[in-house]
This record gives sequence, structure tokens and C-alpha cells, in this order.
Amino acid sequence: MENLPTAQQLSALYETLFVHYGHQGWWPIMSRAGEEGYDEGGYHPGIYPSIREDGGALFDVACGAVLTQNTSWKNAESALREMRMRGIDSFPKIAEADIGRLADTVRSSGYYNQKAKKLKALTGTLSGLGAPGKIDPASLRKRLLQVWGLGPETVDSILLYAFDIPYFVLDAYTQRLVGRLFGSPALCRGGGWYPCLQDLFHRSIRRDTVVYGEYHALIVRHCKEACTVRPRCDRCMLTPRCRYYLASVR
DNA sequence: GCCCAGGAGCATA
DNA sequence: TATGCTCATGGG
Repeated sequence: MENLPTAQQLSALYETLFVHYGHQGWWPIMSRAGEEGYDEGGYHPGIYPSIREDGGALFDVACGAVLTQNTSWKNAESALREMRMRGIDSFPKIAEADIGRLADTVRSSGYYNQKAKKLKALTGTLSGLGAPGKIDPASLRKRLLQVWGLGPETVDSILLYAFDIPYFVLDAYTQRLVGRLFGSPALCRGGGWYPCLQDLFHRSIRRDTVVYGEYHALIVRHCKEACTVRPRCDRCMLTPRCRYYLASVR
């Protein structure tokens, strides 16, 4: 990318977004906080297979990451609820579920035939992982990327929000926001924009899963409210230093 | 009715 | 490598 943001610019961006929007409450599933079986933090200790010793919900995060692909979280969450309602609430249950019934169960999230297939594939790999924590992060990432239906965003979401491994999650929003603020990501040469931008974030922001998780969620929030496809610059607090805005008012 | 949502696989050039 | 097509429901 010709106009790569500096580490200072990326840090400042995080601060600005956080001050403006505050904590976003992404995974674990905060909307379930206080619900039966869930604690105040949205965790579900004991019931779902868990990698993290503190009871992080791998099942919820991994399935949610697949179900929300190109779909609003609201629709994905309702599919997740339906899975629970029908007793498909663990990886073994996914493994034994009829693919047609699974597809019907996740219908509300769209692309339900594909997503049922993806959930099956994901289950096969996660079940065969062996002892959690015994596999190094890079190998785990490589392994997940080989699973049919799991691309870089979905894999990094699972690594970050379920396994607590600090990989920065990128998506179309990040590409758009960085592109508008600093210059066109299309100029990000060498191996594609994803690894290029991810490496930039990794070098710029302290490797902290809480910060990475919050930062990604904040970018999504901002791109839904202000930096939309048809940008609403009147709602944006970043305009004083935005290349796109400055060029548009010139 | 149209557009978009917390993408990814696959074919093609 | 980049682009285009496909998959599909639900809410604004």
C-alpha cells in the first residue's frame, strides 16, 4: 500500500474509536450474560467444549463465526439459538446431526446449505485437535485455514475470540476504513491485502487479545454507522484526518 | 422492491 | 492476483 498508516496513526485511531463508542461487547456472547447457565460475562462454563481454562465458549464462537459470514449478527444469533433449542449444542451433536436437519436449523442465517456443511467440516477438525494448548498458534491457524468454508476472517475470529490467540481480524470494513483514511489498500502489494494489512496491525499494535478484539469490533461499529458504502461523513469524528473526506470537500 | 449484513469457494483471464 | 458469480434469509 502506497500510503501505509504508521503505528502511531493506528494507535490513535483505536483511541479515538474507543473514546467515541466505548466497549463493544463482542464474543463471548454478551447478550447472553445473566441468562440461565451463563455468567455475567457471557461465558458458559462447563457445558460447551472449552479451550480456555476460564470457560471460554469455543462452541458459541466457532459456530457463530461461521453463521455470521456475510450475514448480520442478529440472524446468526437466532440460528445459534435455534441450534440450542433443537439440542444441537455441542460438537458431538453437530457430528451426529443429519445435514438436512442442521441446514434447516440454521436457516435464518442464510446460505444454510453451505453453512451446515461448514459446521460439519469445522466440527471434524476441532474434534480431532487433541489436547488443547498443545498445538502452536501458527500451526493451528494453518490447520483451520485448510477446513472447507473457513477463510482468513473466520479463522482469525476463532483464534482471537475463542482460543485467545492474538491475530488481528480483518474484513471488508477494515479494508474500506483504512483505504479511505490513509490511501487505497489496492496498492497493498505482495501476497494480497489481507496478510499485508494484518502484518501492519501486528507490528503497530501491542499483541493483546483484548485490544485486538475490541479494535476489530470498533471498526465494524464505525463502518456500520458512519463509514458505510455510501459514507455519512457528517456522523464521522475522523474527518479532520481522513484523506477521502479531505479530497471530497476540496 | 432494493440494499445490505461481523465471507468463502470456484471458475476464469 | 484480481474480478465475477454463487450461495439465501431477514431487517431497514
